Amino acid sequence: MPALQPVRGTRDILPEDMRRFRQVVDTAQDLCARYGYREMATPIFEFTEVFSRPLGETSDVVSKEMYSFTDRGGEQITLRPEATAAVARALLSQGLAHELPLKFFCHGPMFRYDRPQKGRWRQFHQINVELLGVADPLGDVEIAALGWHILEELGVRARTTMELNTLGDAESRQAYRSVLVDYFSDHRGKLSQDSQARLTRNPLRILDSKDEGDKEIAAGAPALTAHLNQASVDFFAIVREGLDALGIAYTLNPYLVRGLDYYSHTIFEFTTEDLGAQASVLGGGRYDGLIELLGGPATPGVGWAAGIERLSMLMAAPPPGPGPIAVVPVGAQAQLKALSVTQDLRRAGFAIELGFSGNLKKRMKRADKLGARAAILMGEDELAQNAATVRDLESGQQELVPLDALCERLAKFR
RNA sequence: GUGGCUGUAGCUCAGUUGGUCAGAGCACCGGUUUGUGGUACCGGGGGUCGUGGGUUCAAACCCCAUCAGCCACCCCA
Repeated sequence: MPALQPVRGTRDILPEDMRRFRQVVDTAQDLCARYGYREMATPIFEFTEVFSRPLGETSDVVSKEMYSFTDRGGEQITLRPEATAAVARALLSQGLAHELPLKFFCHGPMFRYDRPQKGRWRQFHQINVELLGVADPLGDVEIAALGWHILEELGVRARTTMELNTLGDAESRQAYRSVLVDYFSDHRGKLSQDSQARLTRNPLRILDSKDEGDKEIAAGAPALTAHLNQASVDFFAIVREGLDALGIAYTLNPYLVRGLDYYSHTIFEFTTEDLGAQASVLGGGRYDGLIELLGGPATPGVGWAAGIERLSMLMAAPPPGPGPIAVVPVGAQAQLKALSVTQDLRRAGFAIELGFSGNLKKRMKRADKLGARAAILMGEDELAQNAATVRDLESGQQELVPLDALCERLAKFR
C-alpha cells in the first residue's frame, strides 16, 4: 500500500456528495416504476466470458479495460465493466427467457481500467434500464423516452443533446462494414495511427475520429444510410416517428457509433459540453444479438446506461432535509431520562440527536451546527415536574412542556 | 497506453533571485458566558512543504525518479 489514499480512479463519496448520488438513483427508481421497469441486481463480478463474448474481444473494454483476476478456485473472474451483459446472463441463468417481455432497472458500481480524468473513474456508478423480448421499434421509443424523462426530472436535460443514429440490422451492418473497410483501406496510409488500428478493430469508429486528416477522409466515405436494407430503414422511421410524437428532440448523427459489438439498429447518446472530454451522460441502444452471443435463444433487447457521477456533476444539489431535534440533558441525573425520551421520540418518527458528552453549552453548539430546529432541555427543574423545556432554535423562544405532551408539541418541527 | 500542467495545514491558497519561509483565511478546539446555540472578542492544536533520491555550506524553492490529481488523445457512463 503506497499511502493512505484511495486506489487510483476510485473515491470516497461523503454525505454531502451522496445527496446528489441518492437523488439520481431515487429519481430513476421512481420513474422506472412508472414505466413498469422493476429493480433487480446482478453480482458485481462474473465469469470473464460473460463480458468478453458479447462485448467483442477487440472492443476497448475487453482488450484493455477489464479488471480481471483468477480466483482461488482458478476461475477467471471480471469486475463488471457494464451491466447489460450481466443482466442478459441473469435472464438465461434464471430461465426468464420464457417470461418475456421483461423490463428491468438496476444501478451500482462498474469497473474499467481507464486513465482517470474529470468525469471518468475506474470505479464509477451507473443506472441501467433494459427492455428484453421486445422487437418492436416502439420499445426503442419507450426506452429513449424514459431516459429523456429522467434527465428532465433531474433538471439536466436542457444541458444535453440527444444524438441518434441507426446501425441497421445485422445484415445491413455487415454489408456496410465491408464497404467501409474497402474504402478506408484505399486511404490507409493517410489515416492516423489510431484509425489504422481501428480499421481492423472497429472500422465504424473511424467515422467518429477527432483527427483532422481522418475527418477529411471520413467525409468522403460511403454513407450507412445507402446500405441499410428496407427493413432497417422502416424500423428507424418508426423510431423517429415515435420520438417526434412525444416531442423528444434529437440530432441525427450518422457518425455516432458505439464501442460494443452487440449493438444494432437504434443507438443514441445524450451528450453535454459541460464535462470536458467526457461528453456522454447517458447512452444505449438496441442489442438484438446479445443474448444469442451468450448462448441463449435469439432475443431482442434495448436499453441504456447513465453515469451517476456525471449526472451528479451536472445537477444542482437537492435541498437539505429538515434538521433534527436535539435532546439536551443538563447534569448527570438527567442522562438516563433523556436517553429514554430520545428513544420514545425516535419511535414516534422524529429525527433526534442526543449528544454523547459535553456540558449544556457544548451540546447547544453541537445542536446548532447540526442544523437542529429545536432543542429539548432536561435538567433537575424539568425532571421534578416530569416535563422538558422545548426551545425553538430559530426564534429563541422556549416553554416548559409536560413529557406526555411532547410529541404533540413537537409536531411542527417534524 | 501516449503527451502536457500541477502537488505547501481538513479546505482555498501566500511563500520574492535556494539563506528565520513554514504562513494567511476558512474550518476545528478552548475561553469570555460553571442551565442555553447562532454574532463578537481572545487564545490554541494541526504540516518531516506528495514520496524517495541527488546537487549545495544551505532546498518548499534546482535536478532525477515515483505516486496522485487535472487537461488532452484514446474510450466511454
